[in-house]
Amino acid sequence: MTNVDLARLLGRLAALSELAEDNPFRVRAYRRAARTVLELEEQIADLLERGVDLTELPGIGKDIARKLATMVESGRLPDLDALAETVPIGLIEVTEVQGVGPKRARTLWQALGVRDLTELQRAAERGAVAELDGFGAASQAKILAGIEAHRRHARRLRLGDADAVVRPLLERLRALPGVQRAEAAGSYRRRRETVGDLDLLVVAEDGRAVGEALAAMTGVEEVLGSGDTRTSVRLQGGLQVDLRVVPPESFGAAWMYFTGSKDHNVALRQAAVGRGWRLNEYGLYEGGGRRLAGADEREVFAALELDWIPPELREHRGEIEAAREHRLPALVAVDDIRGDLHMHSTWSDGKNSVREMMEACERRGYAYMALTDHSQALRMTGGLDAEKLARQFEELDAITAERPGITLLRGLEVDILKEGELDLDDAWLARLDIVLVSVHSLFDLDRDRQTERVVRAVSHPEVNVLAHPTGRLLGERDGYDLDLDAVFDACLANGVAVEINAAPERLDLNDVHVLAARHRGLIVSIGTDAHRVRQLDSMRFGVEQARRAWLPAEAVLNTRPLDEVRRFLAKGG
DNA sequence: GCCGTTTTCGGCCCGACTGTTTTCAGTCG
Repeated sequence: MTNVDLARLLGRLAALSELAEDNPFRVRAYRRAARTVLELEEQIADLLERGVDLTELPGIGKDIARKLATMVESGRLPDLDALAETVPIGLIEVTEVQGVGPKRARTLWQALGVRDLTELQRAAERGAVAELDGFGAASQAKILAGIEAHRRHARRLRLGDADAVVRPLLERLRALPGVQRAEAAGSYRRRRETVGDLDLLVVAEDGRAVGEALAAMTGVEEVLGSGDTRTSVRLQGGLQVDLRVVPPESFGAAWMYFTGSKDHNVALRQAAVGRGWRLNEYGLYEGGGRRLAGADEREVFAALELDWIPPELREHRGEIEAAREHRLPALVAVDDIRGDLHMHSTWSDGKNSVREMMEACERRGYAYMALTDHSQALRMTGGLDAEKLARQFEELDAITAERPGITLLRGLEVDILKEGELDLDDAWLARLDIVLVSVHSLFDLDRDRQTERVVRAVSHPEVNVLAHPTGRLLGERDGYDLDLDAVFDACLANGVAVEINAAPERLDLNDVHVLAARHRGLIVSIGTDAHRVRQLDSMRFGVEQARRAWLPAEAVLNTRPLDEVRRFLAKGG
């Protein structure tokens, strides 16, 4: 069982326990443990094999450690199976409907016999829900709409897609009369790879007016609720937007509060409580009620004797301790990037010529770039064989002479073939300045064979970067089954960098994997995999994920000057 | 169920909105 599987089972145990009206603090403990497991760099199964004591992990005590061991051994969680005998497992999805929590789900089950989403829908459609105590016609209608929404919009939005929504929305809010400031918060501000809903924060006197203005904007499909300080709407396409309006003196505290993460906030509050203070979205207050800070984030952090924490780090992964001890890393920034090491041109499946790509990179202020078209195995992309590569080299000779402002590294994204062989002969590999390798076929090999295949590929002496190492496509396809630890070890042993593929549909490696790679001492290369000029701008998505993994600039290959990059590519360190 | 230079027992974050209620529980973030 992978950590994802283990976390899912613990989450279900939490949900069912809650429905069974178990001790709420136990429920919370299960949820916390699930989160710990999900965010762990190493697999629980591996830790157990090495004899590591799981109770060392935050939120995991003797009981949950035992449950984890059982799950790894047997693939089952007996407590969950036992609970499922008494509470229908389908009630979990009932609680996922907007406006239905554990209490109401339990009522629906006990009074109407509702056991899953479909039965809830039937009960609501025949009017039975409205008859229940504590429910009414409005609740019933809301539940029906909620079921519909749940079915349509269960998926989270990719960060790149969210950007396209957020920017114009913020501009329109800023243009409203009385709006002094409008910012995005939530997971969007923390730059998580996907966004479940959108939190916007506005400074204005008249909150109701701003909320009404939002509700009236084009693109708003439904108003979910509105009040003096809060308005929630659902946009066409399904994204839920929660708008909060605060006075200026509370802006910093509110921005922190609504940026989260939830666990980060809880830890911050506890830091305040430890001093006998109180922290909420309006400010930081002394026991007597005197306000200590609130208008500005830095002021609130400072009052708690903490350095300001970049939003990407606010995931309760040790950032508060680091901020207290002044050892937060100086995170890599887009401006640190000196070149893009993964892109395509019309020589394979790119849409722009080499010349256009070079001009575009020069405009972005890069000192160097790597042209990495596909190799021949990818027929549909027009991948290059040795003969075509020879012709490309001739063109590159001419073009590079024209553009002395930027250095073009001659590269190829070489396909990893069935048994880990490379899709280009050694003589030609040696002539390339940079060799990326990646998997584009046989995604379904079993874990051992897939791992062996990739390990063999990165062990070839001419290989420099493992591109999109897991092959996942966000919201579409899981990565191939791979023992990443073994792959990382092989990369480290062979002087190979691992890529953060910055294409917003990939973001591969993800933040957690990068953290693991970095702790091993691996070098990370952030590449856009651009197939057209515009996609070169995806670099920032890759940088953001690197920041979420605590990376400083020096951990990223393409922040280095060209001579150092060349030395790395020559495997000289 | 977890956790502890405040504690090994007794805590565990907190405010807004909704719909139903006629004073508040449930839900959400």
